[in-house]
Amino acid sequence: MQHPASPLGPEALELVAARFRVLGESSRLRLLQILRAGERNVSSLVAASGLAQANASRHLQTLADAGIVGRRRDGQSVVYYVADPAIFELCEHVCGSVRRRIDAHSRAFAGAARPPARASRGKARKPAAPRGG
Amino acid sequence: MQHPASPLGPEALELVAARFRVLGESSRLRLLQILRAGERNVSSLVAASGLAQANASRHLQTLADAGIVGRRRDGQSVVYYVADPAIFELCEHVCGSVRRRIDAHSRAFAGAARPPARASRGKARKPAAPRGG
DNA sequence: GCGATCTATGCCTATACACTCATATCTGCT
DNA sequence: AGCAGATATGAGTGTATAGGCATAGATCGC
Repeated sequence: MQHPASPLGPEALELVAARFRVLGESSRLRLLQILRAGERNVSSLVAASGLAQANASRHLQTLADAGIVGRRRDGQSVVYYVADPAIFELCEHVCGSVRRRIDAHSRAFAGAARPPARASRGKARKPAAPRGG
Repeated sequence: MQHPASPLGPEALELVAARFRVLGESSRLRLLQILRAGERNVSSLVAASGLAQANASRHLQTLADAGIVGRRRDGQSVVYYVADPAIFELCEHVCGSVRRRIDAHSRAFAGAARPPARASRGKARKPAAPRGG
């Protein structure tokens, strides 16, 4: 990832992977989506996201540790805000890929009952496909 | 993620998150990095990546399910290739974020012994900081 | 068909982590 | 200080999945 001329070393790759993992959780994406419209304190985020307070707090911690959001005290509350807006470009990029992919599937089976991919977290691997007859 | 006007629903967010998760594994990034230089069969990928054959096969499966790589039989071998080159833009984008972040840390503590962030997979949370003293 | 080679997969263990509850910490108010 | 509201965190549970081993499945050459 980078110019073909200078491939990243294992450590750098792990850092990149770690950043992807931070975004690989819909709850965190949801929080980011909410924060995109403007900064908010935790209670407000909890209300808007439907997450439990403890859970939201941890996700916000993760996002903050990654430098994606920032925090600021405001009296009793803590206000979170997007610190790295470049994240949204990333998300839109991925959105595009996902859309393209879904589109391809739609074209292939117009509405057939088939899971889109195995990459989701569900444990739906392959049921038990006996390939050879 | 997307125009502020039309936020993604929970299901769409999960799809996006799933795609991020696929990239959130350094082994898979490594495979992609290798494939970037050109298509390769599994044995070659195994040799180049240092992964175990079974492991590499699974990662390739995951990448293929996500539509990021494609496969093609070539005699006894199976050749994998990058099917969605847009992935590399993504990776470079993230690379940039990571670099900026590391840079910020470097500026803050010029070489101090401190983990960069908690977003990595290590279980290094906070050692045991007694806050109120 | 039989063996050799390449790839995929079933099973297992270990680990990461999301989520919950209960509680600690922090801040402001009286 | 004592109380209340807001946020963070310790501990426990459940689940997803990476990685390893053994082996099944596929393909080629004989």
